[in-house]
Amino acid sequence: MDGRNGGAPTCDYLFVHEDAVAQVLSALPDDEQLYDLAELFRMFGDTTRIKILYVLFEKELCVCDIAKLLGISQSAVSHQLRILKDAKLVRFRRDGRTVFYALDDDHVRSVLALGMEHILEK
Amino acid sequence: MDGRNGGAPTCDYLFVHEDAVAQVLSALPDDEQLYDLAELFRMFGDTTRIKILYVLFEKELCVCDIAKLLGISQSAVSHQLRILKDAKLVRFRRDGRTVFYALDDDHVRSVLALGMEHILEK
DNA sequence: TGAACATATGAACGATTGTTCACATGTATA
DNA sequence: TATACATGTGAACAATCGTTCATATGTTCA
Repeated sequence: MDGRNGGAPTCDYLFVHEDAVAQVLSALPDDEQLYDLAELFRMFGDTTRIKILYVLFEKELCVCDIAKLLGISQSAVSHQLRILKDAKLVRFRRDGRTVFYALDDDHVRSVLALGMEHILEK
Repeated sequence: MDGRNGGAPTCDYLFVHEDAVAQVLSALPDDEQLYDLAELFRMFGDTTRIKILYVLFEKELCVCDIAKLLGISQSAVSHQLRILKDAKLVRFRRDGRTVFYALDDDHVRSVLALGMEHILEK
């Protein structure tokens, strides 16, 4: 995935007009943004993480509660929370030995809702 | 990822109240929906597929044009288009030996836009 | 300080994924 | 029908991912 043509033959024409090509390419965000965008969606692309985000939909929960509610090991939950935290999708606060996690902003809720809307209509 | 606790020790309490647990669990979609939701987002979680969806944002394009515009091999594009087609995110029409692909509905555009909005604000 | 508890993390392993390569399929035209 | 061209696809391979296991970190309380 280095943006290079792998040597396979490609057709020797373009169907789209030259100005259409220019339009498409100018509207295309740069590679870094596209990478970040893919990375964002990759966060939602795992069942365990989706479940974690969903149980945090209403209120903050500690690691242990999440693990028990979902029937997943504490370690697995902790690993995934770290990934979600690095992606700034969840935030946490410490209270004694307990760490509470919550959704970082309403965008997360919007994305989940929009995705759910889509699969319910298909 | 079988929903079973891997045997790791979990805490022997719940911070949330019993009714809160019930509320969280009742609001949680069933496993099949959550799997479908994760699968949907997984489609957006790859740079190549994101790029393909983006160049289809404005107009339909043939496989060859997509490959040339993105500098990706025709085979790779074809493989990814099949995945996107199976996920009902793109549709196609045949015109002679050429096959034109287009976004299947406006949900795709909405999801892309919402995701982009999120990363631009972070 | 030491024991108990909640959480974090590194290493390892199996599973999944995306690409390439080679070739098959299907359509148009001479 | 033969050839050229656009697209589709199976196998193989490297890379990435998510879990488990064992253990480390950090906090509370006696």
